[in-house]
Amino acid sequence: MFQAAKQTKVFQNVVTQIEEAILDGRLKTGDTLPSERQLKELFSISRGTLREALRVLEQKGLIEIKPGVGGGSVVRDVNADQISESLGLLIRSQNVSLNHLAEFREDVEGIVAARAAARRRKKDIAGLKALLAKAFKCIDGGTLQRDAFIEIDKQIHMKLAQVAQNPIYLSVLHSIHDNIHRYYDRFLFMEERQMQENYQDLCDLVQAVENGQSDRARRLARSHVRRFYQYMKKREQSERDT
Amino acid sequence: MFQAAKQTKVFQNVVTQIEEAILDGRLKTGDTLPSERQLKELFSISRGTLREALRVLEQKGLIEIKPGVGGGSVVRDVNADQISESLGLLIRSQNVSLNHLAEFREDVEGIVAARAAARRRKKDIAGLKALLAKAFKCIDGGTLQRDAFIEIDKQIHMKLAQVAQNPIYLSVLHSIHDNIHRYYDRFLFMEERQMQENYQDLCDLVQAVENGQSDRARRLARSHVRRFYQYMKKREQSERDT
DNA sequence: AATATTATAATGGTCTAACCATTATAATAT
DNA sequence: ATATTATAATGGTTAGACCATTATAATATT
Repeated sequence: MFQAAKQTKVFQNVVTQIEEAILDGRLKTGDTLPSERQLKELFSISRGTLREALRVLEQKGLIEIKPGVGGGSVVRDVNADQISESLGLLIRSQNVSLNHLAEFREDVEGIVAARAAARRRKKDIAGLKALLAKAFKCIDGGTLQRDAFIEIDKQIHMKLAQVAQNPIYLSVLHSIHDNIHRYYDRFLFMEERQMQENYQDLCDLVQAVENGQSDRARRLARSHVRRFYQYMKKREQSERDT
Repeated sequence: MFQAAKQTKVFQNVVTQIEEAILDGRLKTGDTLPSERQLKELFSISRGTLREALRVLEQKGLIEIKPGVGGGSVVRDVNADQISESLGLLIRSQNVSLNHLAEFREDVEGIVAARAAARRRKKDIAGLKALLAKAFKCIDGGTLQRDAFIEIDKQIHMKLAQVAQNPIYLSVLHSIHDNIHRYYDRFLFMEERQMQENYQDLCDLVQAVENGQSDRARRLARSHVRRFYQYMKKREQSERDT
């Protein structure tokens, strides 16, 4: 019913004021705030207190602080970075496991694929097929190629989220991929045969999206993600056996 | 391939050191850090710089700072609050529409219900039914009752996420509910008849979960959420006509 | 003896004033 | 015309002081 009532702290009040100004659009992306020495006068506070407020806003991802002449606090475009960071902390603090993340990803990718199939337009399909072509070039061996393949795989998934036309999915998927990368480096092992399997998965998926087959797209996306995850688990297992 | 290379700033170095100590388990939840005057000696920095570091750690959700004797910086259990806040900022700043949020919620609640049905245990069902009983008491009219009903509705959904046994869903659902509240206050209008419909929805949903009927639970959850959303849209429409 | 009240001291919160480090721009030298 | 060097504005850091809050200990009251 009620919210926790706090906010007696001066720096917190400043944070709130600037945050509201940004979210209300009174401050736009790219705008530079007045210098610290001016701001401290405007708010009638000390510079130290002001700087605590600016640090908080920076950590929230709302501003970027640059030193030197022409520097200052610049209003940022809010993106998924902070969500990724928070999710990363949650994972590192062991309150979230790889299983949790993989399960969530499977669900989300399934939904995104289904929504994308329902909303695809011609130019979307063209973009997806261009990415498939790039993926095809990576299949024939080499570690560098493998990394490139994984990167393009990611881009295809992100593109699908874009086709689904819901910015929330774009951000959520971004955060998942940012964090699952940590495990890739440790556990993912992919031979040429597996890359071919994955490539075939993606072709089928894009085809289903092109045809507007939502349910089929969902199923394909889910099994594709699951396969990726199986590789990792196998790798994790064999590493443990060593 | 490469990461951005920064970290020349003193406060950032302190943030990293303390963050690593917490994530490595050298500092555990509930531990109290040394006082600011001690820490500034340990790091050989000024108190102002130290405080900037502590503010950042606080904003990351890693510590909580309490004033007074016996106060200080206490290591927190990392939870979903920061994800919720970041997602909230994203939603507010990118002008994510109610449509986007409602669509996302429908998908997520559907998944959560399905997973909950697959993993429910006896005590979970007991908890859900207790909440249903509380909801039943709110049905017969009055604005206060309506608010209470909405609150319990939320609790039931959160409980389902808990039953689904994946903390990520708990976080995401938390974020959605935190942020959809903004729209509730403006648009949601619920008469007694509608509360009864909603109550019936919830009963059916819990029944499906108890029976382990994943698909049915998914469908019911989705239509339940959709109905909520319809109320809001109707309300928005009539407000526009005025 | 039990309870209420009042000091005490430790902690975070804030302020002032100065100096250091970085960097775009303007002035100067080549 | 180009390279170099000063200039000045900005954030980064330091030092030391005082204020506000609060758990605990000391004291007074019943």
